[in-house]
Amino acid sequence: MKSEHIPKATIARLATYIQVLSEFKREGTDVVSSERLAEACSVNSSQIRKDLAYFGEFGVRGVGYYVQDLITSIKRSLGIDRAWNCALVGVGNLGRALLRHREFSRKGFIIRGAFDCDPYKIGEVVEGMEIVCSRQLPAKVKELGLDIGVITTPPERAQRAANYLIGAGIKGIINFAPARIAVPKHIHLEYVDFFHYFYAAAFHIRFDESRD
Amino acid sequence: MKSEHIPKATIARLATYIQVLSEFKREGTDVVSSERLAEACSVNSSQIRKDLAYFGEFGVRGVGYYVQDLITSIKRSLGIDRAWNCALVGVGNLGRALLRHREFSRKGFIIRGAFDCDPYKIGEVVEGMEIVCSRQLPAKVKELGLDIGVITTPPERAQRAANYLIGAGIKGIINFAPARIAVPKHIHLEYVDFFHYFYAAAFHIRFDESRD
DNA sequence: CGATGTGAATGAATTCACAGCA
DNA sequence: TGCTGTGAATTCATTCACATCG
Repeated sequence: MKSEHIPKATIARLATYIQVLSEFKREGTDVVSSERLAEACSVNSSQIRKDLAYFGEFGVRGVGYYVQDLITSIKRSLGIDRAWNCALVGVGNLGRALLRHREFSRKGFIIRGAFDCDPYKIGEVVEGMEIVCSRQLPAKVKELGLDIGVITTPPERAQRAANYLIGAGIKGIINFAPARIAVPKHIHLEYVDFFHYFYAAAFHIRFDESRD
Repeated sequence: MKSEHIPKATIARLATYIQVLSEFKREGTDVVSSERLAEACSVNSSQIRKDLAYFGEFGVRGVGYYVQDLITSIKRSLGIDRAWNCALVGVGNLGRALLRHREFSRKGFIIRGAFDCDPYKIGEVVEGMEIVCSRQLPAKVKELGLDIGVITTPPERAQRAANYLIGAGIKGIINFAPARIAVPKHIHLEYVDFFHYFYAAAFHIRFDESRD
């Protein structure tokens, strides 16, 4: 199959598959069928087979998938069989929490630079990293080979942070600030807003209640 | 129109609409067309009209939408025209960051209880809130009228946290822990994993690079 | 007139059902 | 035999196009 266009939802599910497969691996399970994996991920089994088919043939007919091999294959498919160097812009509450979050480097996203334009913060050391003025982004992106910019500024400064990152030659931006930003279309942009999940929960809970 | 079933994607977009409309409001814009709103949200204008039509008729033909009225209508549609009381379970790095995050109460999600089963943490005060043993959840859920449970434990303790919350009579769960959990189907469950966004960025960046 | 609200048309994603292979 | 891989069928979401109404 090996298609050109891959649904956005497929990418999201592949991340879940890795999570669940890692769990299987820890439990000592070597082989898993799409049926069993599907159940653990709460999806349809042919959904899994189709998602994987976009990238290649990873299973063995009549047997299933070898857990470790499948993890490796999915990681390669997603492009996380390597490290990605990240710049974090905006060292407030959320920024600090991300800097402290051990999971980032464990998953291959290494935060190599922390930037802020607040003179009171510049020079401060967080998690062994010195906070640097955002104006130094162009130099640092080149020096450290930074790939992805992570915006954790207040909303009103998100666009400026994006501009710095884009000017510095970053390839992708993950925006945690609650603001829409404009970027040229060769820059990949992702919005992260976990309030979406709270809204969805609130909506469904109230909806369920109103049906009684 | 006022339909029964509402697409998941619609809920997610409504959250974006609120964000952008609030921005318009701050700028002093009173009336907005679906065309203009669509541009700011990077979606199609009929998408917006259809999303809104699921909940009612909020616009004025030939004019557009009154910004403040539309914010109010969407909030009511989503069920966030009221406060939601939340219990946070697992006071680690991420849990603390959420407790400190001012935006929660501002958006109507009030964290009223912080729970952990680590005896070293119990009794500690974070952001004016005393950390309480998770075993006290049933009492506290009733006492404080808690609606939504927020799980920020390590993955291996997520299911136990969920069990406590479910037993205590919570209505919905938002799981930040990188683990799948099982809940009865009357409990609304949302998974939050911001690594999904990093994976998606990595995938697309590498994909774009390989096309040159 | 001008922008909404909405059926109808299109497009995308998911699921079914089974051929094909270890 | 049993489970993968995949075209076909179905379901779901988005966009179009225009009737409708302030």
